Amino acid sequence: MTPAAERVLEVAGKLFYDNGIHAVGVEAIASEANVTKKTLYDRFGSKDALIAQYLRRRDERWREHVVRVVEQRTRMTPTRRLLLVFDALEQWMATENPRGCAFVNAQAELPDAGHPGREVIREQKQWLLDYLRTLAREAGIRNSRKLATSLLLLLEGATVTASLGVVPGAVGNAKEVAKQLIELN
Amino acid sequence: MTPAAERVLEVAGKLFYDNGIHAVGVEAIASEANVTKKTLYDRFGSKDALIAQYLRRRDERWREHVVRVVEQRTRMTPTRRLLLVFDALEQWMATENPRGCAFVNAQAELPDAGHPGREVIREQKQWLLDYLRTLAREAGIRNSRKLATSLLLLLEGATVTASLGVVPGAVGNAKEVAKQLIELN
DNA sequence: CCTTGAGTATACCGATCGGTATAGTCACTA
DNA sequence: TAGTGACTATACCGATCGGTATACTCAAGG
Repeated sequence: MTPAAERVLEVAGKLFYDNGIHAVGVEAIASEANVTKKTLYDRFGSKDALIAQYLRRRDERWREHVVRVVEQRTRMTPTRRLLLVFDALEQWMATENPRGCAFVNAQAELPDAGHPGREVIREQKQWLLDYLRTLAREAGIRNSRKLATSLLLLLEGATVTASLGVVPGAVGNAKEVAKQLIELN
Repeated sequence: MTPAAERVLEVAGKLFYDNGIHAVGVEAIASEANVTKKTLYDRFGSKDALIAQYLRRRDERWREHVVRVVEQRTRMTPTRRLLLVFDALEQWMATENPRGCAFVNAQAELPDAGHPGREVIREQKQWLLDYLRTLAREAGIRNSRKLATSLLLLLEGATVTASLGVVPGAVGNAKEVAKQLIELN
């Protein structure tokens, strides 16, 4: 990844997330990144490929964030570490995600199932589901598959409602519900 | 609402939802509705106003659908009627909502808080939250506010994950969790 | 030394964007 | 019968869209 490409990807990440994908032209991205359009196309090939890269990069940062928050507290009980995912989301929402899940937003703008970005979206959600299940298993949950799914529903629901401003303490609320679900097990 | 305007709104509803708002031009809408661009602008004034109307119309249909499903079974216990909202969503997803919540998708494309469509989005979510709370009260839930919020999280989470294809039986799963939450009360 | 890759600057392409202007048709109604 | 509102047809506007072409500079490396 060349320095110019790095700048392009960083700028694209900000503009795409803040304004929506279709609303941002490649001209604006190149200009903001102090790069010519030619360089942008030499590095990324097309806007669609750039979109996919944007999503991939964001997914990487999200995974690192979650894993960092959870893996940091190894002395906690596995059950509490499972709930840490909600704390990770709360931090993420405040700093990087005020406009909701970038992948859900991208899905709204990419109806074509063949778009290169769609695979990244699928992978992002699948990873989170798998991660939740792993944590659930470590916490001794009997039906880890079902609980992980339920937690995913809560996380996604909290993200949406929080970004819409309907439910102020959405993530905290979701965490409480999650705690109850785990105690039921 | 003139016949031409009606056609425009119907076509806009389909194209906006299926393809995303920014991806659809007024030219395409007018053409598909067998209407000239002039007529479209005479009736709606601007694309932004048309977007707001599209959302308003869809909100109306959604509310009618939910109320119809719930209000139909007056002989059910209030608790079971509360859970009927999940059945209403499941039907809605299968027939009208395969690409997820139109309002969440619109929010992704309308970052400007002053856009006329944004108010419609807020109203749609607020209505559902209020409706859930009313049903919860009728079901004798002690903290109806909190339960309604939790149910909203589950509904929104189920909508998102179902449309993304990550969790096949998302709405059914959400309903099960909802049932558990109600029983805890 | 000379090639290669990364970069700049600029101009261009056809297509489409949201929106407007002009002129005319038709049916209903005061 | 004269006017009004809904509509069609068509042409146009400046701006922007994603993407390409040409010509050039410059630093690094075999």
